[in-house]
Parts: sequence; structure tokens; C-alpha cells
Amino acid sequence: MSDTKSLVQAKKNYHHGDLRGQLLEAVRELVEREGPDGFSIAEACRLAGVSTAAPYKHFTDRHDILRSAVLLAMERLYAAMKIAADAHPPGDPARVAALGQSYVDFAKAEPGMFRIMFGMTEGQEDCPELSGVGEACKLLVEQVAGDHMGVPHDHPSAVAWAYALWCFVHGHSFLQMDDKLAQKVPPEQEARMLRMVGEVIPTPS
Amino acid sequence: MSDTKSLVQAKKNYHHGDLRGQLLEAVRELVEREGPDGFSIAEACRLAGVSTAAPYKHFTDRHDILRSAVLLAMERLYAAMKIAADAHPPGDPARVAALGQSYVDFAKAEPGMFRIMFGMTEGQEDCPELSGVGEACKLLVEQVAGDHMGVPHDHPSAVAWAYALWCFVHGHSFLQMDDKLAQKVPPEQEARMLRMVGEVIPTPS
DNA sequence: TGTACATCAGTGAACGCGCGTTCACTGATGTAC
DNA sequence: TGTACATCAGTGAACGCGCGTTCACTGATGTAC
Repeated sequence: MSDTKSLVQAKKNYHHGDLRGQLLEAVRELVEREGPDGFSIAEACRLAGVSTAAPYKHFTDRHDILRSAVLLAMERLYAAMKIAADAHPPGDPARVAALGQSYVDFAKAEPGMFRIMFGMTEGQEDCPELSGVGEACKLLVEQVAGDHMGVPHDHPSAVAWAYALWCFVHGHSFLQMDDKLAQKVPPEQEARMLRMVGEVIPTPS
Repeated sequence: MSDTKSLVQAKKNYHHGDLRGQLLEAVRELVEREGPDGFSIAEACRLAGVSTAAPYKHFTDRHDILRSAVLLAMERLYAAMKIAADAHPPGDPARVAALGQSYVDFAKAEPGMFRIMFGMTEGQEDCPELSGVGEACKLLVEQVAGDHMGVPHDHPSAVAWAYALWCFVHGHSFLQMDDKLAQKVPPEQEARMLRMVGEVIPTPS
């Protein structure tokens, strides 16, 4: 048994079980291990234990693979945010904090994918599925913000505050990944910061 | 006159005036035009109008070039932040807003370099000069925060609030560059948001 | 149940490409006399 | 002022490499009879 098989654990014989899914998983693994630039089709194939021609049975080209991997990651992020939001009743300040924490946790768990999701310029601009999940995330934050402020989710104040929240949490996520300019923030301080954010109740104007 | 020359405007004959500087400028140009990944030594040489071997008289390798370009960009960022901070008296809420605005403006003016500065994982970890400028930026924000709150720059509350400020502005910068998840924020709203941040005066604990 | 066949997910060899880096070289410049 | 020479920033050709993509192929699987 080669170590390639042990890593991805499949490939019974000729026909793969789910090569598409396994390739996307290989991409994720590579991006996390080697960094956002450390991904190539060849490497992913090696990881999945197939020839370099195999992916073209499931994807049109390199962009398609990366886009699909990003879409999956976005769905993971949305799922995490949803779970966090659902764990607290509307209006509970802890709900805002939990939502933010889920975002930060995702960035810490998958820094490579997170960077690609928000730092890519390559060729994933016009992808309706991607913008769909993006919109869903945005809506979720706006709903939590609206509940928090006691206004509908599409109230301008809720939208504005949701955006400000997002900025804050997004920036914190990036700075923690980089640790180039910023100090590492210990978990307690991070939690306290997010709790404070949840306690701010802007007055709707 | 080739368009290469017209772009970078130099190379009198054999000896270049300042090839080092011109290569770094070419990198900046390429990164802004083609995106963070669209940089190669070969392309930069083409832009500067020299052979692909020339850079090795000034840099040790690819990493060295990129690191030098990032360092220059960091110094531009610091200079912009310093000017913004110096334009207002200590304690003036407008000073905080101006500092934030300078940061956002830089990200908008040089999105490619900004992404590389804060998104690179390649090989610029152990660069004392880089961390030096990074520290200087951080100190500047902490000083502005301390002045704003009426405490010394190294007071824990100033440090914490400076970090929070940075998160917010950094996140906003990234979200505006991406415009994947977030709407484009019009300049007036951006200015209002930064002004509001400047009006928050956290009580030091 | 057994055979014939269509399907299509895989192979593996090959391609052209642009890259980073090296090498021996060349020729412009500044300095010593 | 003029000549000889050391310096060193440039050249241009070459290299090996890994990449993305293609191609004709092969063989496992499911279905029809």
C-alpha cells in the first residue's frame, strides 16, 4: 500500500469511487499544507493516486477545479456560521459573538482556503453559485444584526452594522493568519473582544 | 522607441541607471496589472528592458525580489499613515478617521501589493527589515489610540483598542478589494463609518 | 443465468510552454599614472 | 590631456523542470436480450 493511498484512502482498482470529491479534497489538503500557491493539478493527482489526465473527465480546466474547491469551502463556512447563529436565540448578544467566532475559527482551521476564497483574482468572478453562497452568508449576518437591533434584516442600519461587524471579524481573521504586523491574540482576549462586539447595540437611525 | 522603454522610461545604452529600483517598480506594476500571481522575473525583465539574467546582479533570487518589493510597499504604507496621523492634533477624533482612511486608500490604490503584503506565505517570514516597518505601523496606531483615550501608547487598553481598530480597517480594505461577499461601499458611507470609529472613546480599564 | 455490447472513467505517453537560474562573455565607466 | 587597466553591470544562449492539456487507448460496469 503506497502512502498516497494511505493519505486519501481509496482507489480500489480501475474505477474510482468518487474521484471528483477526492480531487477537491486533495486540493484542500495541498492548499493547507503548501499554501495558496502550492496547488497544481499534477500534485492533486498524485495525492489522489490517478493520472494527470483523469481530472479532465470531471472538470473543464484548472480554473474549474479551483472554483469548485472554493465553492465547497464557502459552503463549509456558511454551514459553520448557520450552526453558530442557530445555537442562540435572536437578540442574545452571545449570538453575535458566536457568529463572529465561527468565522474566525474557520479562518484558523483552513487558512489556505480562506485566503484563496477572499484573495483570489484568477478566474472565479462570474460564478453564480459562488455569489449565491456569498449572498447567503451576507444575509445571515444581516439577519443576526437586525435581530440584535430589533429591526428587519434589510433595514439600512442593520445592513450597515452587519457590514461593520463583518469588517471587524474579517480583519481579525486575516491578521491572526498573517501574524506579520499583529501580535498573536490569545483565545481569552479574542473571546472577550467578540463578546464586546456582541454587547454593542447601535441605535438604528 | 519601444513601448517597453516608454513604460519604464530609461535604459540609455549598456549600463542602466538604477536597474534595482526599476525592477522593483516593474514588479509593482505587474502585480497591480495582472494580480498577485501575475508576477515572474521574466516578465519584470521584459518590462524593464533587460535580459532575464540581469536581476541576479542585484538580487539573490525570486524571493529576494519579492521581499524587497514588499518592503518598499510597506514603507509607502507607513509613510501614508504617518502623514495622515500628523495632519491632526493628538486626541482629535478626525485623527483616528484619517489614519484609517489612509490605510484603506492604500489598499485601494495598490490592491495587488496589499494582498501580497498581507497574504504571502512564501519566503518572507524572517525579514528583520519587514518586521521593523510592521512594528513601526503598529506603534503608530497604538500611539494614536493612546492619545485618543488619554493613556500612554503601551497601556493595555490602548494596545487592545489599536488592534481592534486595525482589524476593522483591515477587514474593510479586504472586503472592498474583493467585492465578492460585500457590496461596494460608497465613499460617503466609508467616510461616515471611519468617522464613527473615531468618535468611539473606549474607557480604559 | 449467461452472453454481447455500449458506456465512460480511467491510463500513460507525449506536447509545447514559460519559468528560474547558470554561465562564459562583453563593453561602458572610473581611476591611476 | 591621454592611455592602460580593473571593475562590474549588463548580455544572450542554454539548462532542466514542472506544469496544463491532449490523445488514442483500455478495461470495469450496467443493461438488454
